[in-house]
Amino acid sequence: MPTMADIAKRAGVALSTVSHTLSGKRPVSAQVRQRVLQAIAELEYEPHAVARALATKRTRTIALLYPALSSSLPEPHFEFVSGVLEAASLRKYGLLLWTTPNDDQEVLNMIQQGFIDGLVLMEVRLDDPRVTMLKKRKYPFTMIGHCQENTGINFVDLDFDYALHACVEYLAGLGHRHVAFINHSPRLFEIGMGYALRSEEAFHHALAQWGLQGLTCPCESHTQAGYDAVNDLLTREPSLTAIVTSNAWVSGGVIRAIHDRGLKIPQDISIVGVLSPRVAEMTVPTLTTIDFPFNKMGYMGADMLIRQLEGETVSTQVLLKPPLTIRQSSGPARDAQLTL
Amino acid sequence: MPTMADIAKRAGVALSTVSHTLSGKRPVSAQVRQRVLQAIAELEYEPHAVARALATKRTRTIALLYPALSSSLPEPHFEFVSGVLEAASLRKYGLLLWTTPNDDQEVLNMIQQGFIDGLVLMEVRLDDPRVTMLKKRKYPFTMIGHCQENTGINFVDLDFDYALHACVEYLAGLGHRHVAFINHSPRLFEIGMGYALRSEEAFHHALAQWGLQGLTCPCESHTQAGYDAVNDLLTREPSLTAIVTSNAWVSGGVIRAIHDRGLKIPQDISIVGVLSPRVAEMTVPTLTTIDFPFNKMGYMGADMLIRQLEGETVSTQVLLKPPLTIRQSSGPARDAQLTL
DNA sequence: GTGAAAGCGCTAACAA
DNA sequence: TTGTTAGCGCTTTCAC
Repeated sequence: MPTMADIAKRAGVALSTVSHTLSGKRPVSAQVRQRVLQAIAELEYEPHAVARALATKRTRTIALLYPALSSSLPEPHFEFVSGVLEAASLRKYGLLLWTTPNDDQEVLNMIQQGFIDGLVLMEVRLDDPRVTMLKKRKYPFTMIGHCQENTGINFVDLDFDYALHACVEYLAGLGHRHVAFINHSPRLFEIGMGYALRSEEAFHHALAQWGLQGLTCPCESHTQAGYDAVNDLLTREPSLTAIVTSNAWVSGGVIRAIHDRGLKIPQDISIVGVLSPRVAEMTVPTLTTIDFPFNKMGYMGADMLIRQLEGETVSTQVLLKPPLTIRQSSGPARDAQLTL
Repeated sequence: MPTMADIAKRAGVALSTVSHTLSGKRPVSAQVRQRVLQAIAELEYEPHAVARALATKRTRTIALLYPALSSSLPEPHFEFVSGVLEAASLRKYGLLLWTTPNDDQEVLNMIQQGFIDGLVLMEVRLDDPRVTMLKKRKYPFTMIGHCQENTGINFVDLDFDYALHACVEYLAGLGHRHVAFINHSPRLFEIGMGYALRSEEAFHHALAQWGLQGLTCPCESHTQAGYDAVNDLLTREPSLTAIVTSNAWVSGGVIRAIHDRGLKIPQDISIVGVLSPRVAEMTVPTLTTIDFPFNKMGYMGADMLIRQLEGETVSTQVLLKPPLTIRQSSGPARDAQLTL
């Protein structure tokens, strides 16, 4: 692999001249530029990014701190990644994917010292140790999600309060009186995962506001758990006519359980989700959802970070309120006539 | 941020001693080691990975060359990524996600010169320009998928020949005589994407071998396209009793189309897929599939690469033959009695 | 067992 | 407009 010195020698110029024709940070005569460019072409020279990074202290690489791939937590939402990747690529940044193996953040975080310019966090807890540490070290980062305390931190999140209210309002409008919410796994509550807790609270608020009866249950992230949850809910509350969920992995099980009990969707039970449209379109029937803008959130998270790194001192805290898309899984409550 | 020099000064030793107590590449007396370690702790020193990389020519980072996120190609399989990430993390490698924007591989590939030790390719074409280039430059890489010509390249792939044969054999055994195959988007055929072409060919082979009637159609990767494909197929061949697909994004549409025509799954039409079990479990009914081992393939691809980088001169070309898992979407052909 | 010093390939003063 | 040179923070010879 040729180095800059090789180019300089071949073009008969100083090393710094090569550097400057490449960076354009100082004028170079057409003649010299020509010779340098030719030497570069002939030797198929490519600048060594690591050496450049050492000299400039910038790598043009950001990392997405991807949650542990352990079995104790549900597989997080991959759809964020494509958004992050898109934003990074567009601005010519590299994207490093990281995992936090054992909650031993300190270690892993700094193990790549100098390799990345900033960090995008996802699966953020209300009180997130990573955030505490990053703030302390003044390390540049943004979040997909948000904490309890967010002063000075740029983030993008779904407005779960809005989302659950929208779902409940919609169902109330259809005459539903008894609605259930299938939330995420208990483990997520234990560790204070923002979206799980906020959804739960918002659902209860919304119920109260619309004067509905409701019940909730946590649920592991796989179809069988969704299946079991439905059976559990219908046993606890036989007059249930609607189910809300924000857990993508369980939706298949929910539909199947309803079928297996001889009930029809949406005639007997309506389903409304806070889910990716992609998942919503995959099931039969398709699901009415607040369209979870994974890709957009990933994109914004990364874009905000890069702006931050490039010196734009933007301060942005975004709560997205995507629309409710009505599909096949929802309709008037079966007992709507009676209760009106 | 403290550097090694700071540690050396504080511990009252030479810089090289600090380096060696860290790397263990030369004996250090207990006393000195103690002092160094203490200084490191006190200053919260973390080695600077970029500097180390420049000195050692190794970054302990690999990249996954993720296909373009353009709209002209279907969104590739994210599930590979988690497998790759798992393998990398386990061996303490970083994972960089890359995109190839405009087929202008040369550019992007070398733009990060020195930042990564090796590459994992996915969405491999039978005659892939990236492979040509990497071979020429003797750049370390492995593939998830494989080309026409693979001498000297380590790869892992699904055995599509086996997979399609297994599907057809299974259906033949259930008395199906007329079976269709919904493949990937036409664009993938145009560019010679391995799995699309191999599946197509294998399906035809299998039909011939079992003496079945069949037809195939390419299909864009979204549910509506799947819906349309089914209607198209059933118009072309009304006596169809089974559909095979390897396109995860269309499965929802396939099921819905069958429903909407007043047909029952599996009584009237059986569906068999070459899909991720995760997708197969999500639909109602659940789908009988050759369980596509995305995660495993990602893991193996990365693991092979890392072994290669660490000097193990393994030569591995793996074709996986995962089992057929029978779920709810398949059963005896409706006209089985007649044809037997 | 430890220290001194020469790189790794680049950027960016500082000179000319 | 161009050349010279001192770092960036580490690893690794080569001496002692």
